[in-house]
Amino acid sequence: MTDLNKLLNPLFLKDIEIKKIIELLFFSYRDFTAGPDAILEKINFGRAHHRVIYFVGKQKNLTIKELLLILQITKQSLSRVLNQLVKEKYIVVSVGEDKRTKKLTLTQKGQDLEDQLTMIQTKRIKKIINKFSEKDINGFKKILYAMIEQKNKIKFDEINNK
Amino acid sequence: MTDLNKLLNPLFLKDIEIKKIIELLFFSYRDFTAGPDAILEKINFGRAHHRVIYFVGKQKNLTIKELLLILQITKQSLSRVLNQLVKEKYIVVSVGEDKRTKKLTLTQKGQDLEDQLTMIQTKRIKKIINKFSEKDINGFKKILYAMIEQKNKIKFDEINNK
DNA sequence: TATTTAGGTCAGTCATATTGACTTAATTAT
DNA sequence: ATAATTAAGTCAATATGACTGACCTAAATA
Repeated sequence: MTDLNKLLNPLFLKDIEIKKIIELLFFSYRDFTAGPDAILEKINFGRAHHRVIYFVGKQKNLTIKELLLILQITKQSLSRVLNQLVKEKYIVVSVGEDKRTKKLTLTQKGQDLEDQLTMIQTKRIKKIINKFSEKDINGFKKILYAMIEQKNKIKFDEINNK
Repeated sequence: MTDLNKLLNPLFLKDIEIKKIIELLFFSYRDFTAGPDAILEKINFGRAHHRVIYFVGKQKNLTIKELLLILQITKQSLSRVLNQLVKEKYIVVSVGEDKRTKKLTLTQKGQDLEDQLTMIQTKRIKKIINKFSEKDINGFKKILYAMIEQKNKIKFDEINNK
């Protein structure tokens, strides 16, 4: 296919538009995650710690299994991160009603860090989103949701009590 | 602040909505990047290789420096990935007009892989996006673009000839 | 009682990224 | 013409986040 034909072909133009979306996702997600990194670095934590703190903060009495299902990592991967968070008193572990399970809860220290980290992203998103109409925001959210795999949509709905 | 007060406070409700957006970004981006991984794994490449192939494919005669500016990684990090891609003949390197610089180009093998990887994401996004109205898609793209840091917006515009 | 489930652990490996120090060759500025 | 800057590369050490595989314990369930 020649360059001219490419430009005249409506399907090709669509591909260019899709490629732009791929890049938009790449650049925007990178900048979205960049925020909390500075704070995390100071206390020798990484993004994995942030994610654990985030979901433990979100769901009271989250079990290890539930957390693994959300994060979709192995328990060996979670182990190191979680142990650090427990050792440094950001998270406390208690035994569940089913005594095989463990319940994870943020300490005040953990909650403070969670607030601090999430606030950076919240502030940033708020600032951006307030510039747009309800319709734009709706399109944004609807399409993001549609981009989630079915099984993970269920997970998302679950943790948002839908 | 009590739970009841939280629910009655319009600012708090907004924070819940923002948190949902944070999660939407997390889940959707994860599923968005998951696609090409299976193919990459078979040939012992990772996401970093995909990114290099993507941007080298996008911009003819890209230099090392330009690539580093887009990817925002160190040259030591790029080095390993790029050397593998050159050694396995996905990318060819030639000397630029400024003889200090090097120009990167995809070989046919590289182009084939790029097509294959990008097609997975393109197909997926197309399938999703076709279900939505122009207005929704517009909101989606506008807000994603707004989420990019100013300096990276310039980068995005540059590689999209704006 | 046997099986499954939740959680943990030890060991080894890989991919991606970092910082720091240093080199070479080419271009540009003084 | 010399000095400074730039583009690219390299060596070494380190961190982080992830993986597989094998194995264990204790509790709940079939």
